[in-house]
Amino acid sequence: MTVKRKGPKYDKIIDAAVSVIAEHGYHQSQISKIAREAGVADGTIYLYFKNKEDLLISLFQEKMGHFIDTTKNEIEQKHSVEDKLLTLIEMHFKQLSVDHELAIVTQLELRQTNRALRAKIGEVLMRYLDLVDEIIINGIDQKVFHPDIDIRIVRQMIFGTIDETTTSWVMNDHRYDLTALAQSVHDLLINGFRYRPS
Amino acid sequence: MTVKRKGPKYDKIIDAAVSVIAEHGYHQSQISKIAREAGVADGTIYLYFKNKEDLLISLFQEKMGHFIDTTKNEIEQKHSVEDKLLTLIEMHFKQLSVDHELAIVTQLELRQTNRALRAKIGEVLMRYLDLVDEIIINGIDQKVFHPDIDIRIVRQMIFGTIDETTTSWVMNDHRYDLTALAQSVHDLLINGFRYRPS
Amino acid sequence: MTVKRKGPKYDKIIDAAVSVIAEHGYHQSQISKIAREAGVADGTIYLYFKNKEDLLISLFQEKMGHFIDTTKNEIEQKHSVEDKLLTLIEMHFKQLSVDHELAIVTQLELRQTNRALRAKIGEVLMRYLDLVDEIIINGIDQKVFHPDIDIRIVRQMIFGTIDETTTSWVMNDHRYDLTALAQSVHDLLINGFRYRPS
Amino acid sequence: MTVKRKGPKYDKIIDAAVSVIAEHGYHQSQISKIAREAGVADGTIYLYFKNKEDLLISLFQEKMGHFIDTTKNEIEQKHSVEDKLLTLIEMHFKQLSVDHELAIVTQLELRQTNRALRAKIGEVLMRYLDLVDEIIINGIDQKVFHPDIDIRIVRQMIFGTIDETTTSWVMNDHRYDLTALAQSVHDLLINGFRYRPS
DNA sequence: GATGAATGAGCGTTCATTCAT
DNA sequence: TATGAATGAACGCTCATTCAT
Repeated sequence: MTVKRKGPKYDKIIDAAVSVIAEHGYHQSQISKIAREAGVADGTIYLYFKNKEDLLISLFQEKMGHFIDTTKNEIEQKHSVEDKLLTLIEMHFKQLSVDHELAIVTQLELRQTNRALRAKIGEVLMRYLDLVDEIIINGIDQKVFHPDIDIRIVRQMIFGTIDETTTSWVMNDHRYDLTALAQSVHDLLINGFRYRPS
Repeated sequence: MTVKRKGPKYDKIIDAAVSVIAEHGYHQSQISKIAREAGVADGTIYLYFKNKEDLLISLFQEKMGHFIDTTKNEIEQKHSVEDKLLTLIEMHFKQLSVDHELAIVTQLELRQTNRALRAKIGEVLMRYLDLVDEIIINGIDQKVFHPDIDIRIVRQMIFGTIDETTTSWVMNDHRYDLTALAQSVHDLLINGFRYRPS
Repeated sequence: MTVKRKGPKYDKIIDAAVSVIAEHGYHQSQISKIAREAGVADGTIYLYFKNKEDLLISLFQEKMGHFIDTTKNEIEQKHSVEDKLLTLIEMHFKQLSVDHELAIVTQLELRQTNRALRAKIGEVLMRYLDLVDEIIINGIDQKVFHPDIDIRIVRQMIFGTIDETTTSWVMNDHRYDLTALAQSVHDLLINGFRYRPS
Repeated sequence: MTVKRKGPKYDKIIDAAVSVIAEHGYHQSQISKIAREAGVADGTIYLYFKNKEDLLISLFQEKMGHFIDTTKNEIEQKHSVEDKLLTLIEMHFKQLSVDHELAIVTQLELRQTNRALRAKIGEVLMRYLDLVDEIIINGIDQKVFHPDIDIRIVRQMIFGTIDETTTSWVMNDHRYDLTALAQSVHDLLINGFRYRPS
């Protein structure tokens, strides 16, 4: 029996899952708890998702899919590579800043999953990393970035820095303004932290 | 009832845990499997560790403790800040390159744990981050690093980049030589990826 | 709320149940699967049957009722007791031979049901056993069967033999011609298997 | 992880399963109920059996294995084929008469199982049917049974009759003495019910 | 009449931990 | 010290049945 992948309850269940996982942690987020939060019966979840893993994957796909689409859109509005990179960072920080629950779920909780689930999550992330790669290649072409840089390493540097910055912010209970750091992160990535007295 | 924190079996159990987790994954690493690998009875593990979480924390403390001590030692041998940073990166890559099992466990498997465990892991990491901070401050003092940089961000940039680079390498089944990347990573961190034609 | 016990959908649902049970087995024959096969909605089944058990009982009553009526009719055409018994066996074998699905359902699948259901099935079978009893009494009266035989045991012998023969045939995937065995079964029942050289 | 297939608890659990199934029926015999009856924890059952199906198969193998061995032994004591057949019937009736619970379980409850389980049960029964075949062949050789009989049909006649007789006795709540019927069943099988006035 | 989305009770199995030996 | 048999709480998932439309 196949499952319905849309309808108001589909979204309601995914949002409930985000809330429950953010509040109780991944391992304390039983189907019954999510169902209760969504205001549906346990069995109803199985009308929309094949199983619990499918729900979590769908959650990530829906939320990150939207996240990536929005980011991509904004980046395309910018013309200079520097603006594009700044926008990538800003959008990342902004979108997680306005949704603390989602930030907790993506930065902390969804990482404690088994290999199979993480593989699926990796597939979704691929699209994000492609976005990063595009900017890097663009930067090289426009002679803004050094022609000899290793794209893979630069990608890991950009993503690793953004991700670590975000995770630290989440682990510090979102105590400071994450978006305010975007410009600094951007400048450090592009210029490094070497002192170059003029 | 307190537990013994040393003796030959203490180490044997920790090493068995690393092996089992690397091979079977965190969620398939039951106490009984670890005990069998270590050549002891299930109950014996509880003579040396308070519970499973304590075993995992101890594992991380022992392995990372040694990892950090060695790194610290090497860094102290270096005089220039640039050499210190390069050494930090090199040691990180080198130590995980020679122990694939440990790399899998620290980069992938031990991250799928609950909040409490990750908090403890964070405490151990603190010592590592202090090491990073020391280098940064040193760099600023010696006017090698820009005086206005935000130490916290730079720390997250360094750690985030190294960590992401290592994780990617592990997820690609250690297919390439990680240590060969140290110099590039180091240069990119310090100089950024901007093109500066002379 | 009472249910309708007739209409085209009533028969359609029963036939669908036979098909589904024969193909997927009793425990894999969910109401939704039967409804799909019958081309009706799940809820529609409950307009014609009180519940799943009622559907199964009705199935047995309809199919076996017809089975018994036909058998009874044929037997009445015969005059000698020996012919009547032979006809009973032949009709049993013939009717299940032409409907493999029904054979599977009555010989194998419908037996894996709970006590309550089997009690109901037993009631239907009663009419069949009465038919057998009639032949036996007839045989005794006509001095064809021994006057001292225990009717109950002979009935169980006749039914047990026919039933076991049929079940074996079904379990062997209807690989041989069941009807061809009727005469032998008949002779063995009446004469036993003792060797009586003349 | 493999399971222990013996020890006092192994037998205790099997006996508890027989009791619970006899009393509550197959579908109402949850593992927790069987464990409670056996005086062990639910998890203990899984130290001795792979899963619930394995427990039921083991139950059948243990009980029927013993049943068949005993029957075989007794038959070998007899010399004439007629005595052997009578002994087969007597032993069947006697062994189920002294253990009403086992009779209920084998005649009624264990038949409501899925195909996989019944296949395993069939394998055990094979040994019993081999015993029957042996007697039949012996009877033909010794010219006690008619040389032209179809062994397969006779086997089904013998087993079908014994089985149906026993099942009827169980369904009538063991209200009469089953063993008293052995001689009649035996005579009817061998001689049939035809009247042969001398 | 007919639909089919929604319900929610029920259960086999795992595994960290204990404790008698 | 060391053992390993025994424990029992916890949970994802199924499916017969209902009822608003």
